[in-house]
Amino acid sequence: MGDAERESRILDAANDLITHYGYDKTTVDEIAREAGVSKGAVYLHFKGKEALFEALLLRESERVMDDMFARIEADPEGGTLFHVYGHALRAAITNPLIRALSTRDRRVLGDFARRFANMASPQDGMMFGREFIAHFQAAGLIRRDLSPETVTHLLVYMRYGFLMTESILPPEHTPPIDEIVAAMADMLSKGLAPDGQGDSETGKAIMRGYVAQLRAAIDERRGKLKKDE
Amino acid sequence: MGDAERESRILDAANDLITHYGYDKTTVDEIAREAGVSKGAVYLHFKGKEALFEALLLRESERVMDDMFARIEADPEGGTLFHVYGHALRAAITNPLIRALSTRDRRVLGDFARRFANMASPQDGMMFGREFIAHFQAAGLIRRDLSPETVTHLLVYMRYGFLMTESILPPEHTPPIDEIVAAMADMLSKGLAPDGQGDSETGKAIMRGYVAQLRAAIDERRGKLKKDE
DNA sequence: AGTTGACCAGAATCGTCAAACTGGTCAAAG
DNA sequence: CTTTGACCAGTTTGACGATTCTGGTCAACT
Repeated sequence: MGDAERESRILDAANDLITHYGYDKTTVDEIAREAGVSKGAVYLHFKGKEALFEALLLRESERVMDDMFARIEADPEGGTLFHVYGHALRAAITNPLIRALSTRDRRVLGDFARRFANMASPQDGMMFGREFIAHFQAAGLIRRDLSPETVTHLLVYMRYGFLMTESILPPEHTPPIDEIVAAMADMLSKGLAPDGQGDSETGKAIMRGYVAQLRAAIDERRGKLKKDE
Repeated sequence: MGDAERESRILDAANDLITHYGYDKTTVDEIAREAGVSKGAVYLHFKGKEALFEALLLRESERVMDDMFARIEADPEGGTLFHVYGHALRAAITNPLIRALSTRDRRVLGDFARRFANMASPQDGMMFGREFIAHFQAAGLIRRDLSPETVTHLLVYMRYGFLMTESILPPEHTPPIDEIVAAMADMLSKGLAPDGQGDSETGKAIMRGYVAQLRAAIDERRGKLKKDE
């Protein structure tokens, strides 16, 4: 078993246990056992429990980002902000840990919840923040008569509500995810896009730049994690 | 001091204390003192602490509803669903207790949080629920190609995010409430309204009916409260 | 008759302390 | 050189009784 594969197994185990029992109630011992290695081995790969968790968040963030990006590239109209938005939501809701992170679910994050009050995760902070929206506006993919801050707020509201669906609306009346996302994207494109919708390829180009930027941010954090070891 | 006025003072005191310290940490003794009456007097008006709180919720719900209704009637275009929606949000965010109720804020609701898992409040349950939306669709105020459930979800998402603003977005970048609500209403009207927007007066008529229905529901609950005494 | 506040039983809180557990280390085994 | 798991120090948990607090009542007072 290679080094990278073992690290990956440890992260898999941590992911399963933490999304199920929460950060606080998951012990390093359990993670090691679930991963089929000894506890010492865990400390060979990570500085400590916190660093392990952070590494896990980075990995899952990257996965969600890759997932989103793949969906965008595969979709002819994927570069429109509202398709971008839809693909981002689909990717995010699929990943339990990222969902917990985005909704600041204390049952999963435990003590870490406080840490995220200050430090926004790459996912959250950069994805639909002011700069991001301004960029899309400049490229003619969003109406320019709205301030970027306002657009950001609207998009974050919907994203938050969407990821909270299970908690706030009775599941028996919830339509399929695809139907909701489709309606959302459609509504947004009619409500926030300029006449003519803007050019999808331009949007894709922007997204490639952003994904690269996000990836760089993630790698930088990874580097810091390693250096602290 | 009349009987009704004293009851009102007790509710005022309870409102102040509970929105500030939360249900659990507010004692009947403090409520009585704040209201300038004895503890016994509180029990003359209400069966117990729970009944007092429920009465408070009913009063505040009714106030928010009245507020919303007044805004709608005063607005020439107030009958459009999206103006209705905007007025409902403005009214709701103004009232701390209703905001806490709508966001299921445990710090304020305390033990009561659980009770609302099953029993939806009139405000929440009826306001933008399936039936309500279906009604507006039938009246030609919302596109008919979307299922009422889907529309409900979209609206609830935005409402939830909007009422959570303070908790999820840094206040320094938050535009004025009016700007956000205006953008939201505009976006919704472009995205979810049929061509031609529909007739505002029709919407107002529907709203009058709904408000009457809500008021009846509130009065019924009030009656049950009194009966249990 | 209408109000009050002292009073009560049960619940929550505090303080304590021993047992169990947890993150982290490292000598020893492989 | 890599990996392990017994081990350690510090923390958390839980049981316990003492003490305070809280919702609710009711005899006494106005």
